[in-house]
Amino acid sequence: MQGLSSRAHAFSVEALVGKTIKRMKKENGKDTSSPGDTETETSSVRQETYEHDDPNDQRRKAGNTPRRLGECDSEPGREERTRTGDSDSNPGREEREVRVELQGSDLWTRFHEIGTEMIITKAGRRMFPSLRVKVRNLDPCQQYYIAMDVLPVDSKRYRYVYHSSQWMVAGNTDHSCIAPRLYMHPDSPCVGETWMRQVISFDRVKLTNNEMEDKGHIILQSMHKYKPRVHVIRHNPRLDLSKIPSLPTEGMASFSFPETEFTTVTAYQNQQITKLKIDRNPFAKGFRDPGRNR
Amino acid sequence: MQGLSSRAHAFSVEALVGKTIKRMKKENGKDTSSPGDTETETSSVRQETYEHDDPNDQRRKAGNTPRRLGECDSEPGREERTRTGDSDSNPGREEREVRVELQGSDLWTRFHEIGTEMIITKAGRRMFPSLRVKVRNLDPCQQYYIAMDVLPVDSKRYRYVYHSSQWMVAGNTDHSCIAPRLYMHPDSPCVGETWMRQVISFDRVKLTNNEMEDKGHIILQSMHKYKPRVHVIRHNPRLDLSKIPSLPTEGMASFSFPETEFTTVTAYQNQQITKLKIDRNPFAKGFRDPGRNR
DNA sequence: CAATTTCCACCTAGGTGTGAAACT
DNA sequence: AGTTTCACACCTAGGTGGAAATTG
Repeated sequence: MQGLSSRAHAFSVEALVGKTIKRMKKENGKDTSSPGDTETETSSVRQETYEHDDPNDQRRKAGNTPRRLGECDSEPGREERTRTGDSDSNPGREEREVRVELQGSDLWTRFHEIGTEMIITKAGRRMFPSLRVKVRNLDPCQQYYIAMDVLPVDSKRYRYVYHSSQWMVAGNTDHSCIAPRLYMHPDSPCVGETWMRQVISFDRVKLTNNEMEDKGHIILQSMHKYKPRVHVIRHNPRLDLSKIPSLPTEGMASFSFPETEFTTVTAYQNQQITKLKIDRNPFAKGFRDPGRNR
Repeated sequence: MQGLSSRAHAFSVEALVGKTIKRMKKENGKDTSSPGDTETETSSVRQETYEHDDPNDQRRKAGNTPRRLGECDSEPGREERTRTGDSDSNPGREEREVRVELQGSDLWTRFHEIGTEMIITKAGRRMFPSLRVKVRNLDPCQQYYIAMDVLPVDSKRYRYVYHSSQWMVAGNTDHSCIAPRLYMHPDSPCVGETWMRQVISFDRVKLTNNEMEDKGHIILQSMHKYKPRVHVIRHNPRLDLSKIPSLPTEGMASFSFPETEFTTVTAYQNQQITKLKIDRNPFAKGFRDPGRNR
């Protein structure tokens, strides 16, 4: 059996389709699992649809939104949703809305009850907990980008008062003109079927206070309140994303979860937060006190 | 400055185009750098074009190929190339051929001169050196998949004879019907501009002797000779790769490099190989003898 | 006997909070 | 005084070849 030419090689076409590529990515980069954070409770979804979300008509939408971004929704397990117009949908059609469920919402809620703090550093610091979601009702064959960003909750600077264990407003802040950075999930773009089959984890995203950061980390100001947001963006092959001046106004849906709100710090303020982080983040195991429980 | 709605968020569209996505991937997964292997010497390219490479006409192509896969080309720095027909190219057109350069060819050559061995294990073992290439002459705006696989060089089983420090043929092998697995580069698909700007590294690929392996590792037989191969596959949006029975016969080019040939082992046979691996692979630093030089 | 498997010490690589020092 | 930075010990996660045990 000599002279095996390249033609003798029967390609595995499966290896070319999305699911296998992404399976390999998962294997390579562990993109879909968050270590030590295996809780499975989810937030349910509430839908608010806007048939056409004109970027120039900001007030209309804000006025229509019962839960405007920037207001804290204290009802845990509920998702805030913003959906842009879908060009090929119409009122008579039975197309189901894209749904996004927060994974590990119970852990998020435990932090939220205390007052979640996230450390930001010059080099960039991961979030803990990390943002992990499941997506439903995508078109299995359609390609999507999935991304996240972090929005300011208000324009206040905060200060932690130790003796009362409370965060107090310490002044106003101009958020200046720093456009929030978008963190594209590394599996993007990918077909809906693949996105829906896995937990989509943003555990690699890093937060920084360095405005000159150039590695794609999310830039935030310390001592401010923020809330992460997830975007599901339908890929339009006719539309080259690199050639348009702003994000598409069609085929895009955005989601956020009240219990994921946090305050940025450069050092933890509330010791209960420190304890919970040490308890739950496997990388902080070295600080766990064996003589402590729960 | 209250009531910052989601519309106040000016998206960074750059974050949606390929270059930024892949930059993030690089940052996250370190896909494009191989630790401790920073040599920059490259192999040059020789082109052999086939206007239509019919998968059923195996002999024609083999007959036309001066350097058929399976024959060892002892000229270092030369690349073997197989290019399938390109539907929208014609003889009068000035379209330049895709070129692929091997990175770190000097290190590969040092191993090759001794007789490269690669360990394979049940769980999967990385290659060292890893396959790293640069690609030229892609269409900057066109999307491509880039993948690798590993082809048997012949159908012989080999045995290492210690007293003569040589590999000897020990028998024939039926390579049976195990279709070679394709390892898709985790950045795929991606536009040509991005592929060309970076070193494309396959350092995450793993070799295994476990035929039941299910995590996408490349399955090989021990004590056999193989040569890795790189594929550049032009993405055709009209053609859904998941819906066709075999790889496209158009818009695909394959490349291999003689100095990357290796013999699979479950334990190193030639001690010179062991020494060179320990010397050059940072993960084997623990075995370096400080009292040794060169 | 040759080949393979398994466990291991020793690395790389990088994610934690700490506590002292520096900054403002 | 409040906030930020830095080096550090201590982790997770996983890639090395060695050596002994196991396989056929």
